[in-house]
Amino acid sequence: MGAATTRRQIVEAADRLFYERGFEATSFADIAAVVGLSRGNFYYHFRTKDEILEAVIAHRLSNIREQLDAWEAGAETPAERIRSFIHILIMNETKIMAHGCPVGTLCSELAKLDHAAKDEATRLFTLFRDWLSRQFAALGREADADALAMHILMRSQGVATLATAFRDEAFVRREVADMCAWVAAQRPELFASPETISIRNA
Amino acid sequence: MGAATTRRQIVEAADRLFYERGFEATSFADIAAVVGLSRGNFYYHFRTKDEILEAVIAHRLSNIREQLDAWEAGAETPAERIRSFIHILIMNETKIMAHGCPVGTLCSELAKLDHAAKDEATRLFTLFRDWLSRQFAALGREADADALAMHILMRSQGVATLATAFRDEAFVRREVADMCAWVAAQRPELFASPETISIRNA
DNA sequence: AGCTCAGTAGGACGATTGCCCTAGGGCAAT
DNA sequence: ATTGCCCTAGGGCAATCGTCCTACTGAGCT
Repeated sequence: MGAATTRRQIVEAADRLFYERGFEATSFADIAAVVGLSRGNFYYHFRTKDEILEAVIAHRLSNIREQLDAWEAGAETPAERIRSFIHILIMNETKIMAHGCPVGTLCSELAKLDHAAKDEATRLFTLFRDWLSRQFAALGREADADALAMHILMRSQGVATLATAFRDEAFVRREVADMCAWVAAQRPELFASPETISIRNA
Repeated sequence: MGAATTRRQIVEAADRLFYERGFEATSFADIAAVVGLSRGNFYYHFRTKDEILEAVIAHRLSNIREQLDAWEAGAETPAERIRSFIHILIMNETKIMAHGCPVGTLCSELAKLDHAAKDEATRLFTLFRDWLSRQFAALGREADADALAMHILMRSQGVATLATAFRDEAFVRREVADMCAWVAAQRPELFASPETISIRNA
């Protein structure tokens, strides 16, 4: 068993635990127990907890990039791609109702801890933001693409937070449908001024 | 100095620290240091950390009730009252950009910890939810008042989360303005079927 | 066969965690 | 003056935290 394999197992276990329990509430011992390693051996692969966090964030960054590429390839139109994004709320519904959004909750926790890696965690959001922005631009909304991207991102975060608190599946479905309807209504020719940010449909 | 005074000081200090640093990351010693008590004395007032958490949640519940009553008294129309709610995002902008929404982040953290008090924390949301629902009903939207309340709640949570991650004041202002415009557009006569949940304006 | 060395196990470090006990100060009633 | 009690201080409990060190194993090279 190579060191790279063990390292990957550690990162994947830490990724899951940081998501399910939170960064602060997850200890070295917890991760080591999942992987089946002694705590001592652990130190050989990661010297500090922050080092694991960095590796986890890097791991998530590459996973997200993969996901975005898959959506890019799997959908014909920009609107369909945006809908792919929206539907993670349904695809991961059970997990989200239990532990929230992996990105949003991590950013919030690191912000509270004023952790050095908090800006790195925000890059997870930025990946989605820029990708969504490109989709809206492709939709013909170059002028306010970023604002529209932030709007969709904001909605998905709000839905995730309330889904965790209320565990209300009907609410999630309803808001997802509404977001999709909103996306479908975003057509450039319907809007006069680009600075109006357009939470409308016809 | 009575015990009730000390107790209140503890709860207020814990309230602030739980918000700023998170529940898990705040220790007995942290709270005691803020209040200026010895750790031993602390035990006289609260036997366990969970007891403090319960007291903090109860404290927040009554604060929120006060706030809602103030908005109820301070605004003439339901729409104005809803706008009062929306504007906490701007009133508390600095704090939210640093530590997120006190309600949302607490619920998320307790959900991850699978803490016994997580449902109690959700009641903080329920207070806003029911109050908003009443406002929408007063606006003439009895049929879908709760869905509209959840929608506004969801948006405020999404804005808070992204505000924390990106610390982008312009984004907050823009989304607040958009939420207010959305509220202004919610008039019953414009909508045919109550089951359509109406994220539209004319 | 002997050596190197990546990878592992296990223990131990000082600090801190939540939690608990006990001794005593200060004030009010007697 | 003495008693009784609310409140406090300080220490200390076992457990766990992140971190670190050393001894050992086993495969590969010489």
